[in-house]
Amino acid sequence: MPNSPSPEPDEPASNESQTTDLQPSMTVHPLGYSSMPMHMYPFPSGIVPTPPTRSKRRQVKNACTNCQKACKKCDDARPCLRCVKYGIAEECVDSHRKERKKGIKRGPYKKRDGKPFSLDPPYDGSTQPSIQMATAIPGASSAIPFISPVGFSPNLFGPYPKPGDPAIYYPPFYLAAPISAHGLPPHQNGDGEPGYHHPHFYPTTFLTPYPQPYAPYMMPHRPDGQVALPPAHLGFPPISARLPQGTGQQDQRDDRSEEVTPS
DNA sequence: TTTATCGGACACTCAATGAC
DNA sequence: TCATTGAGTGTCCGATAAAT
Repeated sequence: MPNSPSPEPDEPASNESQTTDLQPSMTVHPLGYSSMPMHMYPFPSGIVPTPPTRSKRRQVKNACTNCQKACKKCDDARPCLRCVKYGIAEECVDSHRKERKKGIKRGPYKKRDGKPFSLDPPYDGSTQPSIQMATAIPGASSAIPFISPVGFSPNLFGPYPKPGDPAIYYPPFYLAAPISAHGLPPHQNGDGEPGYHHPHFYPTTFLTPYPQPYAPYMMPHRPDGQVALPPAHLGFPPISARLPQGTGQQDQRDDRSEEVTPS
C-alpha cells in the first residue's frame, strides 16, 4: 500500500536531489522547503528549476524520542509537529545523543584529485539563480526581512546561517494573496466560507506572512499555551478564519484566534 | 483504509590526518 | 593553524505488516 495517507506529511524522498549533493548544492534551496514536498513548491510552471534535482534531505539536529522511535521526521520545535498531531506533546523530549568515540586511529587519507570541486560555475552576479526567478511574481520581493516567529530561534528555519552568509531567500508565495478553490481570496469565494478546504489547494495553507515551514495549523504553541501569530498589521486574517473546520487541529486554532487583536 | 514498524539509504558531526 | 577526510552516529524515507 502506498504511503500517501500516512499521518506524516513528509517530503517524499523522490523529491530530493540524488546525490549530486556535493557540498555546493546544500545552499541551493531556501530553507523551509525541506519539509514540503517538491510538488507543492510555489514555483509557477516553467519557472520551476529543471531538471527536477532533489534538494538535499535535511535533518533536525536532534529528533525527539517519539520520532526517533518511530523513525519519523521530527522538527526542531518542542513539542514537535508529529507529537502534537498525535497528542503526545508532553512526551516530546529530545533524544539523547551518544558521545562520539575518541582516539580511534585512522589510516592515511587519500587525496581527491587535486582541486576542490564545484558543480556550478562561479556566480558572477550577472545572472540570477533559477530559484530566484520566483520573485518575478507581481508584488513579491526577495528583500523580505526575516522575522522569526515568536518563541522560535531563527535557526529553526535555516541551516544555521553564520555571519557573512548571504541573505536567505524566502519565496514570495509566503506573501502572495491566497487563492481559494473558487479562485477568490478567502471570504470572497462566493459562499462566504474560507476557501481553504480543498485538498488540491493544500499549498495555500502554507501562505504565511513570514517564512516558516509550518502550515498555519501547525503553528507551534508558545509556553503559555497560545500560538504565535503574525502581527495583525500585516493584514492577514486570523488563521482560525481561513482553515477548515472540524479538523483535528481545530482546537489548536481556536485557542489562539483571540491572540490576534488589531493594534 | 489507516496506522505502526523498521531496514537501510542518506545526512551530519567532528576527531584524525595532512598540507602549508 | 587550517583544510580535508571519512568513520561514527543519527535521521527519516518508503516498503511492508498489522490493525481497524
